[in-house]
Amino acid sequence: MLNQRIKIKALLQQASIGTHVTVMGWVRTFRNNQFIALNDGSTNYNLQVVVALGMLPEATLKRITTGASLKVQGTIAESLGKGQSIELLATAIDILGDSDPEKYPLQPKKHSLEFLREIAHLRFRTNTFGAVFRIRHSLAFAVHQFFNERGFLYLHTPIITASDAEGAGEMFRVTTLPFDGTPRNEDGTVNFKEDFFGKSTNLTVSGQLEGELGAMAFSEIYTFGPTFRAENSNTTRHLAEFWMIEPEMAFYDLEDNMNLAEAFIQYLIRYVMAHNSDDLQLLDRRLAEEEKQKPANERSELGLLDKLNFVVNNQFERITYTEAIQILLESPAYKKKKFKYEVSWGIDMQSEHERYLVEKHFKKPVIVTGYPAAIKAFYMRMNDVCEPGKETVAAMDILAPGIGEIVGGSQREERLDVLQKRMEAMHIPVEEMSWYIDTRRFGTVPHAGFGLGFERMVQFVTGMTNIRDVIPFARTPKNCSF
RNA sequence: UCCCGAAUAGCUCAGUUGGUUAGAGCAUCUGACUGUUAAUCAGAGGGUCACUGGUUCAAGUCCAGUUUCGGGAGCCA
Repeated sequence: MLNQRIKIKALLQQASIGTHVTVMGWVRTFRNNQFIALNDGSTNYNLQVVVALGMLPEATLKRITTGASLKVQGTIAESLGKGQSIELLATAIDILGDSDPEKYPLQPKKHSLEFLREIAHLRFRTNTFGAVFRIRHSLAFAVHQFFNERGFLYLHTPIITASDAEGAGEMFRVTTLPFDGTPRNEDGTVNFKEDFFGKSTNLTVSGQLEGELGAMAFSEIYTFGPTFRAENSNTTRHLAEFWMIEPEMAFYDLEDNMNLAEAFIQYLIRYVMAHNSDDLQLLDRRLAEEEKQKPANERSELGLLDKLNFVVNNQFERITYTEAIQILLESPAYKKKKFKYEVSWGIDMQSEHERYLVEKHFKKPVIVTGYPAAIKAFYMRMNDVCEPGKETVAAMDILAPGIGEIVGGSQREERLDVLQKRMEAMHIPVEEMSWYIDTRRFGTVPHAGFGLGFERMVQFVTGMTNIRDVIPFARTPKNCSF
């Protein structure tokens, strides 16, 4: 049995001087043939292992290299050095796995994030990515805890779907049909009756529609699973495979929806601040270093920890789309013609507009509601009181500094006739969607929900600027390594 | 997909108006030292200058195309 060891996090927190312990981990660096910095991933702090002179044969000493894995037994002692309060005086060291220093790519020095992306299978062993993925774990755990505390049911919506009705982007096809000799109909189109499911199928782009079905029985549900978009997006905030959280609540209106989303985001941040303060501090320092490299006018005003504290302690700004357009039209940026894209009521706001509202005008997260119906999805509830020609829907987007849209949601259209009219107008295949429309036929209720991009949330909390650095193995156009 | 930029040693980068044998720091190896904190000191090895083609007496350097990467835009979460 191997697992009699103490993890380094626990050791640093609670072990007392003189105790004999066993630790296991990976060598970060070996200084002076005497001091091993050992890390086991439980914390970003290393344990300093002291090797007494002459304790190990020369040949064994040479095998203690960066990346090698060790089992160390020893006695905890007060450290004579300055960098740590306690250290482990080794009495026995076993090398579990060698790491050829000529070939091991990680060195005890700074590496660029771009380089580490190419060795994503090893980057977990760095301080930065150790912190990022410990925080990612905490966020995922906090998601479940938040909803569980509120009586939400975790619903597993399908990954493979036959509906392409939502129009949330290009989809990945799922098929077992051969590339050569694809079965054809008489008119030359592909005969999907021969395919595995007997119809055309894809990977899901959203669990929302199925989520609504669950909410119509359990009152409050949430989904948390992988989502796939085959968009050719090459940006710092898009992935082809990402994780999304989609709560769906019966008997909620738009305001209830906003209150939940805001409480949710603040809860997640508070959880990480309470459970990962070491990791956050490391990332805070990392970001501060990075900011120093930038020209003064591009630097952000708040550090990472300041920003998180601010978001937790202040209410999000809530404005309507119409007010947002008004603010943009009255802004100095607009008057000086700084915007590349036109501003007028009815536009789908561009990144530059959203960034102005969030980063320049309000300097905090902003919830925008009441978007024009023409630019939003069919399932969003038509607002009852609208100026003619300016029909709006009960939609809400939460815009976060540096990230842009982090949440998109709405109150859903629960009125059967209104929904059907909207679907027809937007050329949604009503017959194929009869299972969805059934919820409005049998005991329909007002309900609402939203989607939160999990990676964007991890980006926001960790301050990582590229989304590829907050998911273990990123899937992006032309890249599916590991 | 569009715009801009980049690709030189394991990593980070320099390389002048095109001109002899392409450099530095770190890493690695050898030796020294031994309470170090990205240890230090001395020495050594290490290159298809992304790929393909072109211009030229001569290309890491200029031109074209391709690939990949980075930043921005669109789409969105």
